[in-house]
Amino acid sequence: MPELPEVETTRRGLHPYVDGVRVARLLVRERRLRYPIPAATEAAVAGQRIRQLRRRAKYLIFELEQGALLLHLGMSGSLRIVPAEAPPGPHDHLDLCLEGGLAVRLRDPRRFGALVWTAEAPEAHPLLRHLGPEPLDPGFDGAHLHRLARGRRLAVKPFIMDARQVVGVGNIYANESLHLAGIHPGRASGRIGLARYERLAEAIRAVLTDAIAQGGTSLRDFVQEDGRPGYFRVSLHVYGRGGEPCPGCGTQLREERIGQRTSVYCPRCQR
DNA sequence: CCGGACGCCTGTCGGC
DNA sequence: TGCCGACAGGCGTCCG
Repeated sequence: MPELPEVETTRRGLHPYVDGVRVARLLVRERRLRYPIPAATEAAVAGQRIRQLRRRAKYLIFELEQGALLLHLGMSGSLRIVPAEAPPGPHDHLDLCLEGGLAVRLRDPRRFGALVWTAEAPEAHPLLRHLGPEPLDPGFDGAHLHRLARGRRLAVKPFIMDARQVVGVGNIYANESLHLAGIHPGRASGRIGLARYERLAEAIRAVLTDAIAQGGTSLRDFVQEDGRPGYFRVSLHVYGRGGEPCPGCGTQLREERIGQRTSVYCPRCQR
């Protein structure tokens, strides 16, 4: 499911329940997620206090006294706070049971999500080590994108969705950002000037900030971390709107596969 | 290094 | 109505 705004929304909803709280135990019902969960994981986390819940890219990081748990929601994962004794539903693959009787419960029908315990500093873990800057941090700007794109023929849309350039831009917000910046998703990333990259970086920031402010876009299987289904569909201007008029100029939005992902854009506004 | 393709899973939706 | 293929918010890996 989730792109950065959904993960950040989840973190914000969850952290009051977990920061400073001790893990009673980890209950794994299904080990076959993106990476099979080693049997040693339960023992590694049991009894440890959670220092704080952080986010890096689309990973949630439960910082423990010893090491950390990295949790990724994949395409269909969601977290909820539940009473530990509440009977699990389908695809409720694991509970991080907390002292006091609550549990963080992961539901993930497609099992593309991941739970990884690491003894080392989280940022040094292979999954996080090569990640680019956070789009909402000061280290991210148009000059950064422009520099990394130099000489490359890769289309700009898959370029900004590559976490080595900038993290947290998934398919939905890549489409939205490019529309806002007036850039054609299929344009070669190396053939875009600095000024337009400044505009794109600003668009990415604006789109993500807006989505976080609205509590994360809710599509099919996004469930708010407190268990309420998120109905409210955030204002998406192009994603899922192929054939509809462009909100800027009225031209029919075009839908096309670029880099193996569905892309929607306005052939008039985006060049 | 680069770019493209593939696979991991289940659920849903549209077309026949 | 039922079946079947296409597709879905991600991302690590492999191949040329």
